[in-house]
Amino acid sequence: MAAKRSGARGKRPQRTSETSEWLQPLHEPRSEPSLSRERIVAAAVELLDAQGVDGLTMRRLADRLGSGVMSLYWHVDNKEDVFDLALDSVLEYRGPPQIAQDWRGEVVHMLEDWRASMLRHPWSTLLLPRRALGPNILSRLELLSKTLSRAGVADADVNVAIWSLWNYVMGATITRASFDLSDDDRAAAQQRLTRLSERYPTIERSRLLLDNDWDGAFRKGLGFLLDGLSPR
Amino acid sequence: MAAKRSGARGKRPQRTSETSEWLQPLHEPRSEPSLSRERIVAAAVELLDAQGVDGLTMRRLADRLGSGVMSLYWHVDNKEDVFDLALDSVLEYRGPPQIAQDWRGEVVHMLEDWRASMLRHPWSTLLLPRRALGPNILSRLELLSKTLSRAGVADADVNVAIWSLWNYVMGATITRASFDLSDDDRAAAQQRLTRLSERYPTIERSRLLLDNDWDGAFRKGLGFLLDGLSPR
DNA sequence: ACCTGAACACCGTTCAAGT
DNA sequence: ACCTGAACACCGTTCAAGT
Repeated sequence: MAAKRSGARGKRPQRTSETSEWLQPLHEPRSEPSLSRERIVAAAVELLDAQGVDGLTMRRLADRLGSGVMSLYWHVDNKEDVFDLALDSVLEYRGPPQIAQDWRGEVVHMLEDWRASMLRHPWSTLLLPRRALGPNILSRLELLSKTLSRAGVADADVNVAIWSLWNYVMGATITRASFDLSDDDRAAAQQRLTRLSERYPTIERSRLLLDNDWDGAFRKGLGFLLDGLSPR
Repeated sequence: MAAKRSGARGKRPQRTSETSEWLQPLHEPRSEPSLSRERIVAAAVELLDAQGVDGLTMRRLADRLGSGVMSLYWHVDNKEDVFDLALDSVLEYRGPPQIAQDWRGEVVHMLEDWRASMLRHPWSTLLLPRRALGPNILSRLELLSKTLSRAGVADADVNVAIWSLWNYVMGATITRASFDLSDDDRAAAQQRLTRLSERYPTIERSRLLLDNDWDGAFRKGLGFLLDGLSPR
């Protein structure tokens, strides 16, 4: 997850992605929505949900919006930009469910929600390693940071704590999504490992690749990490 | 990391990637190496090192090997196959440095080597979420599994332990690689976050995105995790 | 058994132009 | 300010054919 090609958009419309949500054009509500950054991103997410990462094409995206391909480029820098926006748009956080939780419960909720948001859109786990940090991701990091500080984690340790949690959650989410095989693939994977069992006896015996309790494993490992990170 | 499109190769040469390393054609050492699976993979890794993921093209790969594009397809199923093979080829493990370490030292060595191997070829971190589990990855998992068992981790807990470690290491490696910005990008990222400091005061103040001690943070977080996973 | 070129059905993006 | 079509320089892969 990176700040590659950071915020400054190169081209015409100087409304950056950070401000566009606030400054709606209140004048002249055009009858037909026409093209807009928001519509493009929404259509991109739909397309990604339906067809996966390789299914997103500028031409297909334009088709879905009923516009010419090149019209998109007025609102968006290029395809990379579309990916950045689609990824971040899927990561909005609505906040913890109720007031007054212990900090640990809050953190667990935030991270489980993070994982769940991405698993709802499996393509997001493929995009993550290449994309910039959008406002929604930064907000989540900000909130996490605040929660840990308030919990009493020393300033010097907060960054290590955040990155440890981030690493764990992202690794778990990416792995989970890529193991979400169709039944066919699942069977093939098992068969393959059995065929190779002389070479990999231990993981074959433990059925490592067939272990299904992803949610439980996620929670357990997260628990270990939080034990280590907790202020003494 | 997935077993998507698992082992069984669809096409002609029935030497699968699992056996090809052992059965070398000892007869008739052809003068000019001609094309081979191994040469193709080696060239692919070179190309990926030089040009990144988007730089790998079947046409460019053929050029580099001095062959026609379609010749590659005799040895390789398709581009996906090339990616699978390139990723796994970079993940060979030579084993721990000396005999007689404690199990924890062994595990730390294995996981730091894993991370280092991938960071030597940053494109591998982009490939990881989409690719199948090759023999080298499976060997590493096998060894890790054996080490943990020998250390006394209960059978019922080994899988959770492995996946927790895997998740952490993969998340850390992917994140590390994608934050390995050029100096320009780094400056731009800092500037951007400062510009937005009203919105993200906590992570701006802690300089989360500029924290440079990746290796230290990795080791620290790994320590926490191992504390949690250690047999009581 | 291994290699090849032509051809097909796509891509993302530049550019010059329209309104 | 916003949208467009034609054109360019690419892609991966099928196929029918060569040796």
